Amino acid sequence: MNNYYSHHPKFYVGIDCIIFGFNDGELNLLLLKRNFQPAMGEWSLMGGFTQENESTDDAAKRVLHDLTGLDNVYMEQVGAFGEVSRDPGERVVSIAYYALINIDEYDRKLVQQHNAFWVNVNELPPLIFDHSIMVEKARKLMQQKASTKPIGFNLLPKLFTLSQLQSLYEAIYGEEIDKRNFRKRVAEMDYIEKTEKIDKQGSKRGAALYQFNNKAYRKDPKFKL
Amino acid sequence: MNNYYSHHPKFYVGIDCIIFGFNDGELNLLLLKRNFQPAMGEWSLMGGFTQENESTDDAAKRVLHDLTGLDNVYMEQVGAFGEVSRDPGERVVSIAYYALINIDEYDRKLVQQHNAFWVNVNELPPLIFDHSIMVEKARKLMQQKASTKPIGFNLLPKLFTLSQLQSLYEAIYGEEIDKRNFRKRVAEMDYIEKTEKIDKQGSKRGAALYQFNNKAYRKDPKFKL
DNA sequence: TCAAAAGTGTTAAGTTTACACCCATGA
DNA sequence: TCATGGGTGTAAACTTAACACTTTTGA
Repeated sequence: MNNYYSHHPKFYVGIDCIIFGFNDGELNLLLLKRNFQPAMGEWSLMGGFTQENESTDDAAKRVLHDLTGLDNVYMEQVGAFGEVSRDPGERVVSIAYYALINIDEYDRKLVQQHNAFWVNVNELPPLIFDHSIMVEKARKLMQQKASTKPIGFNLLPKLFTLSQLQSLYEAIYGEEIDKRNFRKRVAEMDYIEKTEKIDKQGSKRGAALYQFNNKAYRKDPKFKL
Repeated sequence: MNNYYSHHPKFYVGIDCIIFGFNDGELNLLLLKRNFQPAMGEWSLMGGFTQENESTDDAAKRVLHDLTGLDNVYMEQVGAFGEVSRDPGERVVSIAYYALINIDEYDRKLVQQHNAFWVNVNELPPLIFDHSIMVEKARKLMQQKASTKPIGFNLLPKLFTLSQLQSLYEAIYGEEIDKRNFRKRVAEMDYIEKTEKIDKQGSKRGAALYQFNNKAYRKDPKFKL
């Protein structure tokens, strides 16, 4: 074993997760009201530390799994946060990831144990350390990605109505979308497939349920949604 | 001092720099033909390690300065690279940054000492570890950024001709641009200012020299270039 | 019967693309 | 005088944005 690097210092490599969920027309984040030290009682992202035997991507998956019980979740790295005193207790270089989860599927017991709550992205409390900066960067990145890749479907159930899809994108972009223009665009995307099923919850009349067909998408040279 | 984290492992936090330069219509990277261990003799990015007293952003600036002698350079973080065996010798979590430098201004002696060379981005040799992946990600990110923010000017001298500007963007996007459409767009951007000066190097006739006015830009609600 | 969400096309405005010739100059 | 890069405008194609009414049905 060489030791070319041994005169350099080592650091904790933290992981912080910005967990997006969508419910009732609102984009939410899953945040901890910390019932542990440090910064007990304050709001923060779910976090953890990279271990010897795992990549940082795997660490992020583990941290997400520990809170939600979920695997195979869509995650993207937001970036590394390396200010010297970002964590006032110890030097920690943290890597932030965002995750898009289907709000129907997570493990509610685990979330309760961690004292975690869904909070509307437009009504976030102050967060510890640089977590608010991480959230801002994650939102921009996710918004950007959602405008060119079909990642939004990760936030919806397998079957969804066009109204749900529209209100999701309105929440992501933070602006209203014209219903007819929206539906016209969706109609051109043959990887968004109308099913025979009808949703009766959302309205008296009932709305057609659609599904995202990932195979059909991959062949498509265009993007958007 | 608390020790909430003390049961977690620590890691080297590496820094790797993707250094872009533009010369004679070509987009180039400044790469090391390594004259030191590990991986002596192979090609790599310029790198270093985060120290106790510096943020990762500062470490990146230092690493860039050590090679080029330059300060106040445009840099952006590309992301963290945390695969367990990405460096086969030791566990290193590395953070990649890209930099845009004016190819006229760097310190040639320092570059020579480091055995570094400008290599066309389209003719890159194999690089050590995951450096080729870093480069790919940096190129995409830079291209993306260049399409919405006026970062390209960092790669040009203060005064430049429209032909230079066009060939720069052709190199960044990897595709040809129509001359008349390009100039029409530039004419609409009042933060790209025509000067009285004339360049006589590039052509017999001479071409008007332009400059980027950053103050004019900041007021402008539009973007592009 | 009425409130509430579902569903449906057309036109105008704006943006993007394609395209060809004359100009000035140094060699 | 001619080869080289500098400089210039218009029309067609395409994309985006604006806009209002009818349908269904459960309460």
